[in-house]
Amino acid sequence: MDREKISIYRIANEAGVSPATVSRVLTQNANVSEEKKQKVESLILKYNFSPNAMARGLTSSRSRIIGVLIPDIRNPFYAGLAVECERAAGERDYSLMLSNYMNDRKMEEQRLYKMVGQQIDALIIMGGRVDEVISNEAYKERINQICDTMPVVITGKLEGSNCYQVNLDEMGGMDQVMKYLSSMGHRDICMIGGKKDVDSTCIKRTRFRSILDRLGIEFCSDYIVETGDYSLESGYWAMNRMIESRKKLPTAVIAINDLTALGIIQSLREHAMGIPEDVSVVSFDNTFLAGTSVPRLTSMDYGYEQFGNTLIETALGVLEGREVPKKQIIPTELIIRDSCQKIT
Amino acid sequence: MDREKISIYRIANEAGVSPATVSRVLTQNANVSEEKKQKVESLILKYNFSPNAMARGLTSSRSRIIGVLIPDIRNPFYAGLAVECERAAGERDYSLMLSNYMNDRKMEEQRLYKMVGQQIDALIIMGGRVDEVISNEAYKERINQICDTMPVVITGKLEGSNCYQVNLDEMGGMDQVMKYLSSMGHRDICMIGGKKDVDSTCIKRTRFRSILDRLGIEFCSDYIVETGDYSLESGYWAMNRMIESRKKLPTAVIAINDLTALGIIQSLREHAMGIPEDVSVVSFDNTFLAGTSVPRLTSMDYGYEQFGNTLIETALGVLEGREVPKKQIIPTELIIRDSCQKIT
DNA sequence: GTGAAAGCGCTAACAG
DNA sequence: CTGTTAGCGCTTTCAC
Repeated sequence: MDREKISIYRIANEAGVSPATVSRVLTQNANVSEEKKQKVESLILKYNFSPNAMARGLTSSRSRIIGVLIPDIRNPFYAGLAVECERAAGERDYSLMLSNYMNDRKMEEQRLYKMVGQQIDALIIMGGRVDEVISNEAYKERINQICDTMPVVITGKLEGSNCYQVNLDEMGGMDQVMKYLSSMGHRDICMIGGKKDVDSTCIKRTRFRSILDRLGIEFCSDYIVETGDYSLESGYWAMNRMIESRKKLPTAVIAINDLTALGIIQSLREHAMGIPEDVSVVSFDNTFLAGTSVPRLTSMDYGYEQFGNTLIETALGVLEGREVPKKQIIPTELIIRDSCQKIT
Repeated sequence: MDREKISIYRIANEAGVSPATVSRVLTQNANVSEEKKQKVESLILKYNFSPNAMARGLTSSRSRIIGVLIPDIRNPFYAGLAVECERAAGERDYSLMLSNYMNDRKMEEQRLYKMVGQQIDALIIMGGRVDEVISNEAYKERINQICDTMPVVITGKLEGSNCYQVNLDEMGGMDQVMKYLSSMGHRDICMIGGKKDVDSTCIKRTRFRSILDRLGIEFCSDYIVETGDYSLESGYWAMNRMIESRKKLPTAVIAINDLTALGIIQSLREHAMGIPEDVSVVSFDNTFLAGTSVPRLTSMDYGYEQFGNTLIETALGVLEGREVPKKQIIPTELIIRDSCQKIT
């Protein structure tokens, strides 16, 4: 555990050159005679030497690492998105440092500062506090301080902050869902899942109501079911409650995400209801789950590749001083599978 | 992007104390008078100062970060395990730095060195090259060099390396599966999925064959289907091929993991076969998918909490100089759900 | 081209 | 208790 650490000094010594020269061949941004270069490189290979990133970072060069703060990596939505970011970053020779905060506020901030201290070059924050309907002022202040130091890209809003936003087109998505559903004759539509102070959810719900309005369907508060989270279980229990309490079930259910949809389907099935014969189900996210469930889920796709690219491009764009729009929108597309049916 | 950086010097200056004193209140491992402490802390709060981890790491103190190398975070097995590690680490005030290498050899090593350079305190490597049947000598050498620097814990083997191993009880798991299946009268059992040079897969297969032997069932090479990976698609295509080519289908299928099992089920269903009426399916990993598929999957659980704990405990144990076993085994438990049936 | 030397921000002796 | 003083390993002027 404590063999003599090798440093550029050791290498320099053995190669009979100065540490500066070793540094030069390492960074490749200065000319070194071919002869010395060879010698140094062979030593580097021999010891499998990799320069201490801490020391490097200290001299305030770049770490070529982008930090990504993720609410819950077990959610296929985030896992998939993280992988797309990884790919996009890799193409530009950047690595990602993933940090999971388990949807916990305290942990979120703790991880955030840990990463910031780690000398990441840019920060991407997914979900969480940057996606709250009412932005916390003190939190915003703290984030803005970080914005002074490095590019911060968020998938939510955070009113009045200096972050760059890359948002999903929630409204457009809801429009497509409702258009699809109503084209099939559904008028008794309900929305299940989510937390009311999450901005993306709030937008969906508001849009949902206004479309209902436009369609001349009277809004009934039972149409929107707040579950407080985005899990499979929450969908399951919400649907159970609905079946057990309501006289008339909706003909279509919009799930806040695939996970919740799976729970809804499970509940429906246990109550001997057919999907889509008795109830149609649509959801958001189009994770791999949507294609593998029974029936396969009609779900809203987000163009993850573009999403990942945009997130990374934005971060690096700001970093490199390019002009980058403060807010960008990722389009959505409804992927139609087998979970919806025309009203007969 | 470049407001004057605050450092302990700035804080020290404004507080009228020395940088060392600021450092002392930061690290909390020396006594400071209440008065100065107050002053410093208020400044820290005011500037929302967080010490530069690079500089800290340079002084060779600990970063309290454990690096985790993951093959594919989209696989719920790894996502779940990562979260358990995160929890275990959090309890000891450590953070995780997750790095995904997309099952790519080159990326795996690149990420590895990136993390090592990042001054992580310990390294956990999941799957990948440390889980190859035939360990690559050069790779082993390089890993051993890292072992000299920090604790390295792996979930595979890597013959002759100085890594600490935490392995799943593959053999015990296979025993349970086969005992269960044969107790239900199955004798025509097939194993689908995986890659032959992955050690954990190899162990399962070998055990499978030897149990077949013991049960007096003649081994036929069709009983083991190599797909080369662990994806849903691979299970789907393998089952398709089997159905379309074989006269007699096995009565039971063992899938290498839940994902592959889902693919198998999908194929079976498309061919109008009932599960478990026509074919029983068992799998390994018991991810959340097992509980939500239709039918719900009987799957091998690994005690993820214990797995995560052991991984972290081992890393920190070595780090703190405690005596730690070189190799530990995580027990398995078959979770029985609805995907298997007695032979009638 | 190349070496010497000055930091980067922090911690850890070492004196007081 | 607290300030002073060395570094940690690397990059980067600045001379030569």
